[in-house]
Amino acid sequence: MASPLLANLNPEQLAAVTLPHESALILAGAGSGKTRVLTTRIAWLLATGQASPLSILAVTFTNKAAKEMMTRLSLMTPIHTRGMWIGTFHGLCNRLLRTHHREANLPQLFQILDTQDQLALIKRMYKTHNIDEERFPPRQLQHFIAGAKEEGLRPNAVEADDPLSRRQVEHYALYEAMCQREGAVDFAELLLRSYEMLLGHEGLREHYQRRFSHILVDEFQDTNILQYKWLRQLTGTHTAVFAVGDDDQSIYAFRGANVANMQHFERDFSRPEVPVQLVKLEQNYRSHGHILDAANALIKHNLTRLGKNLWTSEAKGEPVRAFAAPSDLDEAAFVVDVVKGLASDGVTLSEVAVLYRSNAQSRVLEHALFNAAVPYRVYGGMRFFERAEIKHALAYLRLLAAPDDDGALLRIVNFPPRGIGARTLESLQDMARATDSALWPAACSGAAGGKAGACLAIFVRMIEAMRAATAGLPLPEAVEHVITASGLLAHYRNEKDGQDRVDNLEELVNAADSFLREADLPVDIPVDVPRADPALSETGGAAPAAAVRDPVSVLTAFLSHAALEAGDTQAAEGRPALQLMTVHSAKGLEFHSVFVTGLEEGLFPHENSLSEHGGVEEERRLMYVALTRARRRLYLTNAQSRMLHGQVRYNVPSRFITELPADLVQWLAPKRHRFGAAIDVDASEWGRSRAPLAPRAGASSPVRAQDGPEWRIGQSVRHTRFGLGIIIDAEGRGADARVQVNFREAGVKWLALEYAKLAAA
DNA sequence: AAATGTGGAATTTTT
DNA sequence: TTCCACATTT
Repeated sequence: MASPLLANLNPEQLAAVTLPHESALILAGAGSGKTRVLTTRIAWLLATGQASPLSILAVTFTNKAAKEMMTRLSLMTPIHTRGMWIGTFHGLCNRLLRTHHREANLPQLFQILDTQDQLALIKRMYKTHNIDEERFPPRQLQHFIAGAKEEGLRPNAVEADDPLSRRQVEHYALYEAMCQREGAVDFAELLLRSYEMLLGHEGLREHYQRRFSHILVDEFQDTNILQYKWLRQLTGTHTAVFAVGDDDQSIYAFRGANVANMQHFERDFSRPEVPVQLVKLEQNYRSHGHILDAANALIKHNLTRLGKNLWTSEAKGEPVRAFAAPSDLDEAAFVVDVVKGLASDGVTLSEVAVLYRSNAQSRVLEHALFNAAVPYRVYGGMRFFERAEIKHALAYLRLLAAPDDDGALLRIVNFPPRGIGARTLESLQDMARATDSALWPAACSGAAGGKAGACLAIFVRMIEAMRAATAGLPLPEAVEHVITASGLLAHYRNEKDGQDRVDNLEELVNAADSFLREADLPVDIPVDVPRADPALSETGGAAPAAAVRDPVSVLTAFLSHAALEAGDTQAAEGRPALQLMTVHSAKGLEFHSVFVTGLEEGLFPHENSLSEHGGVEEERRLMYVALTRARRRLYLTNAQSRMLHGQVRYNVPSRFITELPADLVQWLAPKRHRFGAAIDVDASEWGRSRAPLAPRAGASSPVRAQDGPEWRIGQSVRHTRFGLGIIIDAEGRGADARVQVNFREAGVKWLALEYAKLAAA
């Protein structure tokens, strides 16, 4: 059909979009129009009448990706995107479990534990069971549980050969029991529960298999074993799974992502006579040629690949530029200078990104940018719904919605402080244990005497007053009431640095308001229930509206929303700002210019990765992701010395620089004048140079000539003829002692300490 | 119950 | 170095 939908697609994209009703694996390279193909595929299925909105399920990893898909889709098709299941794995599982909570053996108003809540629950469990936090660090158990669940394993299925694992499995079982008792579901449990529910309920499974004739998966290389099994459960005999991914961008193995899913896909999703189709998208629409050449050359060093080579019809463009800074401070100064140059060339700051391997590296960069008055934005850190004050407010709301929520009660029973100390809590917990009840009923019983009992009674009265006052109130007003009546607002107003927290609490009211307005897409509200099973009779059109009107459902939906979508790190500010982030968080983004900093052995590739299975290859993929973020300009920097954990470390340049073809890389030499003094510096002032020599790793012990002063690698020195430089290597002792100095002007030289007149600089 | 001190760890992250 | 969690003090 002559649809504008398909206009401007290249042959491979077109092939992918218009594939017949069969499962397919789309190998989509960086910048190859992956999201476009995914959304166009859906629009095409709808436009050609091959699918109705109800028969489409599209799943992503992040809310951002789901939203983008939704937005782009509604621009492409006149058909209402409502009724389509587009969301994150967790969001869709939440929807399934709310709808079929009985089959899943969950209360309808089950609460979702985020990572913090989960850890708190584990600690609480340790207390009640007298488990030693020293011997079994709570975080370790958390990791253990998440790992097991991500492989689809319940405690009885986990293999435990050593005593430690056996204990962990026991703790895992205790944890499960506690979650079940409290109606709490952690992130991995959302997946596992809905997987098991589909597995155990044939009618339900068949219903959804019949319903979803098309399942589309984004970032398939990031799926874990459980997500893969989940997809298989939903795949019936006439379900076509359209999986889009790039094995070269698989950088999340550490959180369970299993690239092997891509290899197994063909085997597991082929049907007799209906093999899985494979389409490669290799044309890149993002980067200039040199950048792409560098990325291709780098990733060729990986041996375990499905095989793919990006190409572009764009010009070769500028060379990749590299700069070896003497120190992390100099590296930051370089970035500042070049960024200023780019800005004066008219590049918007928000189109420039500075990437690093680990968050700790942002500090030095931020410092330099701050002093140079370059506006910047750092990604990562605390998200809105993770902040303590927000969690406190939500805990009050949780307690209103579910009085038996011990976690919520413990969080706020004495916050703001109201005289309920550890002793009071101890007796409260004893009372609860004695009557086998939750903490709230125990507190209500008034059994505690004395001052403790009085304080508890005041707390109980306050919560009950709150519950009465908020009953029937619209969500935003209920939130407003709670933050005031709880004393949270007053508490933070009295705190000297509390203004931000007050602002956040007020923002929570807005968040509730926009949630109400935007949640017309009934994400958490039961909409469709299979007709097949009489126990799950179709609720019809009236039920969702009723569900929406039920304040407890709305509140639960809001709380789920808070857990599943933690919100932004910080509000986007008005003026354009330089983007600072880890390479991981840059995945999926693109910029005019990109700096990849800290390219040093030990940092990138990270030293911890060297001992991990396939660790270096994953680091290399990470570098590949970093390189392919750049459209026009790419700068690679390393520092010969760097302050790390309070100690100066001397690192050799990353192998990832060396692995790039030398003719693609232009090395820049330090500028010929003082750092930071120039105002309007042009990037071109950084001259060419040959590849710098690197200091030998680990050779940092001091050297000295006979009776002379002591010198160290990394030290700045001045020579009467050669000027300023940095000691990058040393050998010999006494009369034979020599140091290698990288001079700013004169290049790298070996000097005998006996004769050279070196002075500290 | 708040305030101050101390020890230990310090990739990467979404849900 | 710096941040955090936890312990001790006041």
